[in-house]
Amino acid sequence: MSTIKHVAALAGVSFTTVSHVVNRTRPVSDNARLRVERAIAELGYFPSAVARALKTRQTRILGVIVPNITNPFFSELMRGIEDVCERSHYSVFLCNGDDDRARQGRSLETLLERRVDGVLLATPTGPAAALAQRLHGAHMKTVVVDRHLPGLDADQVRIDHQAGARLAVEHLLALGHRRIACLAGPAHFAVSGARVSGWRKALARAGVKPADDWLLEGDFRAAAGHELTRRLLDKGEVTAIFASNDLLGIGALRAAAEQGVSVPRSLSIIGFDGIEMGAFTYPALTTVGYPIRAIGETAATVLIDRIAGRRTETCEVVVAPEIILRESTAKVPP
Amino acid sequence: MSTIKHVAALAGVSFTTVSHVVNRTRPVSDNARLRVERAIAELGYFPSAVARALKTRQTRILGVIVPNITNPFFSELMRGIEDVCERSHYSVFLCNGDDDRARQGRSLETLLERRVDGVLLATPTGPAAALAQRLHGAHMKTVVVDRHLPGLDADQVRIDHQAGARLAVEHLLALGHRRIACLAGPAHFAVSGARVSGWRKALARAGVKPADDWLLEGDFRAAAGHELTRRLLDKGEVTAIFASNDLLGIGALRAAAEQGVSVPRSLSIIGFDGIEMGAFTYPALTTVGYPIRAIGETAATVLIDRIAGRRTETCEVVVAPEIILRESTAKVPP
DNA sequence: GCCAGATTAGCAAACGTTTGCGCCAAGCCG
DNA sequence: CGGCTTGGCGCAAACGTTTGCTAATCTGGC
Repeated sequence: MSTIKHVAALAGVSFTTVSHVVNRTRPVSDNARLRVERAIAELGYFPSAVARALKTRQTRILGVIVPNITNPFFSELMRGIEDVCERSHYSVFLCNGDDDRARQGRSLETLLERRVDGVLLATPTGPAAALAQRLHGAHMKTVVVDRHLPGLDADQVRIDHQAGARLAVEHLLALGHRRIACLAGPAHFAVSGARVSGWRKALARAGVKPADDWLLEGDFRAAAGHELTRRLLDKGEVTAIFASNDLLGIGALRAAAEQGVSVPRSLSIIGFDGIEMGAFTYPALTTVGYPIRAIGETAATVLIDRIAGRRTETCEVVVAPEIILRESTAKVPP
Repeated sequence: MSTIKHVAALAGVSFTTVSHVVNRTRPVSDNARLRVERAIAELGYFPSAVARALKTRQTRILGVIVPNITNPFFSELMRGIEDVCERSHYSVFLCNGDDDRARQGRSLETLLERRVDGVLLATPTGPAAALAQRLHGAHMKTVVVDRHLPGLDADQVRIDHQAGARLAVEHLLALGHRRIACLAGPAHFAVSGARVSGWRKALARAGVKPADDWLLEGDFRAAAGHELTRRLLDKGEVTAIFASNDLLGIGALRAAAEQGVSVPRSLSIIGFDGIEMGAFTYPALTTVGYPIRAIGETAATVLIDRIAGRRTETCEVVVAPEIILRESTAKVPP
């Protein structure tokens, strides 16, 4: 692998000059520039980002910690992040934290060792607050994504889960439903709680008191939606289901179909997230959606701006979700 | 951010000694070790991976180029890759190549500049061969994932797309189907071709000559499966569909449902990939599946072994897919 | 009490860049 | 013609590590 010195030797100039033509950082005579450029081409020289990083004390790398890239939410988020990084000449380290305290800790240490310029923390589960504190302690620029960490002095970008859930339930209420179940995510996810409490609030405001067994908890996967809905339909009390993410909703759709319950005629189902797949189930899943990729883009932009010092006070972006009307909800059966 | 010298000063030893206790690379007296460890803890010192990389000439970073992390195939693959990297103390740069020649080229240059130790090239589209050549030219350790690049002197890990497609079509043939359509992926994807040719071969072997309009081309997304199947059903010639990925299959399922065509009673549909969602459509999608995450793990392992010099001759791993029997296929209607 | 060998640890030169400082030649003005 | 500016470029010191070489001290055997 050739270095700046090889280029300098071949071009017959000092390596200072090579550096300056590479970075356009001070004027160089046409003659010298030309010789340098020729030498670079001939040797296939690429400046070493690691040496550069050592000298300039910035790596132009962002670290991203997500629980699991396999989850469409996070891969979409990641896509948004990577897009703006690519445009801004940043690279990204991907770390799957896996809802595992130890693994998240290791990821964080790796990112610290590697001297990334900033971290996007998108882990909605338990230890997030502790991670954020450690990052803060290490003076690492951080933006917290899709998680509300109140006491923390860091930029945050997230959606308003509670408002979204309220929106969903209000949609069902407007259709005349009263007995509305809620399929919740794992209790240790912060967003689960917010969505459940949106459901609760909307019901309360409408004067509906939910029975205890209208609230069922699973993980955020289709299998859970399927299993929970099966149990729910056996009792046959409710006329509508608020699934607190689309995968749960799709599982619910399947359970209803299996049991011959017609959606939306005798059961309405609404999801949350707005993943693409929801448009291709039959019936297509009505849901509460928000622009995940755009959130990733915003988060990355905020972080990069902060790194560049273009941003002084901490910011808090909250994006509002909206109803995506499809086929799985209808007026309550008479 | 504190450096090895700060630690040395605080511990009252030379920074050589600090380096040796950090790396356990030569014996250090208990006394000195203790003082160093205390100093490290007190300062919150993390050795700089960038300085280390500069000195040792290896970064312990792998670059991964995929077209689009949003595609469940690639996020699953990425997950496998990241898992083994984490275990082996490697970090990964994620690059979305986006089926865009220019962007892939930029990604590659970035990876070269950053002096990654190796590259996993998982871009199934056109310029892959050119990229692979450039990597080879730069003496970069490379493994090509899910793509057959014949003339190339690089490790390759992939599935046997053609055999999988044959398997799918043979399954349909065994159920008595003869008029079997194929929903193909984009022509410029190498894997599309392989799958189509598996379909063709299986039919030929059974003595079936496909009509021209049994082969429909789209992209690999649900919307295409939906649209293509709608057109297909309007003509009403075929009794079965081989969808060359699961998203196409799910789109097909939806189109059939919309038009009141009962699956599998009057139409059989089989997919390809084995994504989880296929189990939750109604009917659930029979498909040809393979262990994507394991492929990612294998590819990363091969690359890391090669970097470590534990591997001399180039290897070619081909994994065989198998039928995942669900509900969307049945005997041909009489 | 002395020397050989072992143990412990420091010095300094890399690694490949960026960048402040300063030198030289040429051009300009009076 | 001399002094001053200015354009063009090189020198060398960092940046934070790893590591070969070497020096100092200790231990034990005679």
